[in-house]
Amino acid sequence: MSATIRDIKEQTGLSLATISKYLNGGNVLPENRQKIEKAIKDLHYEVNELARGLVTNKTRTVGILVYNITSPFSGMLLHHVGEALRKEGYGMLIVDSCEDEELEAKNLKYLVNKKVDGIVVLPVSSRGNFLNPAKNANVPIVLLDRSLNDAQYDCVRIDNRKAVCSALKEFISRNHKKIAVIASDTEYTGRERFYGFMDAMRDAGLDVPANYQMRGTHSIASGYSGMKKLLSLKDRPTAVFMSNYEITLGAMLALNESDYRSPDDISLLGFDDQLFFHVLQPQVYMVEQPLKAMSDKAVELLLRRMGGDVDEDPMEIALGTKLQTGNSIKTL
Amino acid sequence: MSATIRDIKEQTGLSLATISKYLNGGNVLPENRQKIEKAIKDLHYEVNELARGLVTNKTRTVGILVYNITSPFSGMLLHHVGEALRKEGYGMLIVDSCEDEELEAKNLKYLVNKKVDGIVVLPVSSRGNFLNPAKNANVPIVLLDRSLNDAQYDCVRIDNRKAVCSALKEFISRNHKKIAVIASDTEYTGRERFYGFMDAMRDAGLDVPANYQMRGTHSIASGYSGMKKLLSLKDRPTAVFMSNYEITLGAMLALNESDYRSPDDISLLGFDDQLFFHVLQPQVYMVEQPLKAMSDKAVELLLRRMGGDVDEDPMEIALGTKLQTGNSIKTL
DNA sequence: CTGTTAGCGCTTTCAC
DNA sequence: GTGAAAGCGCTAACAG
Repeated sequence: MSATIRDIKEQTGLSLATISKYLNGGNVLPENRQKIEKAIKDLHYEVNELARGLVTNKTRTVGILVYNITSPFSGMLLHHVGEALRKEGYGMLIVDSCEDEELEAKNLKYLVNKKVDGIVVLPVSSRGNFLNPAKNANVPIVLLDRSLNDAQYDCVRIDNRKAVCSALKEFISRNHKKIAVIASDTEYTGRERFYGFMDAMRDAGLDVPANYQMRGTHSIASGYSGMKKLLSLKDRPTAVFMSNYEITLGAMLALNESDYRSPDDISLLGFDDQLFFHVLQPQVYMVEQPLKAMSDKAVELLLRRMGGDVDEDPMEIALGTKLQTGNSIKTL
Repeated sequence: MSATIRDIKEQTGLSLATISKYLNGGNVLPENRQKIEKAIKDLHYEVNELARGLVTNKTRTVGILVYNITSPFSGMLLHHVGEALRKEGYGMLIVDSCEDEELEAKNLKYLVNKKVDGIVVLPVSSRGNFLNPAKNANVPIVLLDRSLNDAQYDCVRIDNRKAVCSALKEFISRNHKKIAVIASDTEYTGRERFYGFMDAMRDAGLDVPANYQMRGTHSIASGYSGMKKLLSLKDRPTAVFMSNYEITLGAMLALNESDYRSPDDISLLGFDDQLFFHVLQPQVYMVEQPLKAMSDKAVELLLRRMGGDVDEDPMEIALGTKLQTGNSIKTL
């Protein structure tokens, strides 16, 4: 159906090698160059990347395994990763794990079988065994945003514990003692932020009763039900820390449906600033991640591995965060 | 590096043909089947989809060309499209046009060169010439969400004009006369919704002064500056229609920064309900699109074309919308 | 600079 | 049910 390099050979009378050389930026006599370019136009020729990849064993494509493509947070990361890759001449093949570990494992194999040159993983799973097919095939991997319990790959993320710890100072310095947390228990960042929260509270000499510890999934539903439960306690907390975008959103939803208002009735601290939170009243204090820096760094690391720098040990890079101030915290 | 079918041949003593047959689900003696399966395990064999695609001329992969991967609206569509494709055994290769027509054209070629079996397009451009490389290569295309001025491809979207028209009744029936619009002028849905707005106003006998017509890009910035300008008019509108997610978000941002409040000072009607808008006070009336139905239909159409149903003329399918009611509209 | 040749890993006739 | 052989479209020596 489509034209091949052979059709160009017919029309120009040149050899396959010459045409291939032209396609790959080699030097060709001006006269022949013209002939080839004309033929390409005439025949609507486009390179068959399958054939090219088969022989070169390179596809100039990086696979992206993302836990959930509907998350605005991951959408921003994908965008920045895509830009960084494009600058280096790489395309990206995105596959959506739909928060499902089985699908994630299947998708990883798919990427390997498609012969991507490297893979950026925003994992669903907490353990790395699902990545073995890539490892066996020597496809470099970099983890982004979330690390693994048995990490043996490069990873770029924020310093979650430190971020939470310094953000909580906003509560503590304003004399809050009864501070609750809503966090995900099913993935890396949720757990890290929860541990960071508990550590900070212990350091401050504050107790966190079990019913102030809301642990669920990385979802709007979890934030919603978590906040609902907290608001229904006889001994309500005066402040709540919400550990990611979806949870913050769900918690705000629940608060909004209640008769309580922030900061009068309850003080709030959220995670993953997205422009839209600025629309809310009150403006919620938010931990903001350096999305572009994370993406750039991840791509840089991956390309280095793809370039053959394979001896160096896996490194874990933890970037710092900023705190967006607001008016969602009352001084007690 | 990776094992090939040849390595399996070595280990099992069988021929390439038999192994290939096994891989493709053909009948093989139980004894041989066992040998092959053992070898696959031992060698960590994974099919090379490049080689397979080269000979079969099929990749079981559908390309997705999306105008902006950071848009939560498109994220939802991608998710549903992905699920529908997966059910049919197809993977998807997503590429991000970053709202850039040039990049879009480049990405389309990339998909064609990668030999995807079909393409779902959420276009940036308004004209279809950038799709010619796919057409020349006989790669079926279906447009989703946005149509093209010179549409010659199947398209699944909502009935934008009708949606706007019926939503505006909420304003009109409450006696609003001074109604403004903020819409994108750079892509299909923005224009359609704008035209729908103007038609509905004309039908209602209402005038729309030029300074009530805010037309910009599909962006938060446009919504923001549009609303800012409207609020600064001496003769302020009593109601504003916001034509998509990003614009609604930006407009709410501007309103929030002002001293005006909805619905007391201004009534609002938005587009593209995303859960988060429920967090807002007031709850904005929202036109809601049937994202899953749109995605399913688009995939169905595409697969039919991929199956060879190529004679039928391109069809334009316009689905209906729902209106999420709220409390952002005051009766005058 | 150009042409010839071999072969990437797989599927697919066609005999057997 | 299995095997031998050809070939998908391209690149990469190597020779000229």
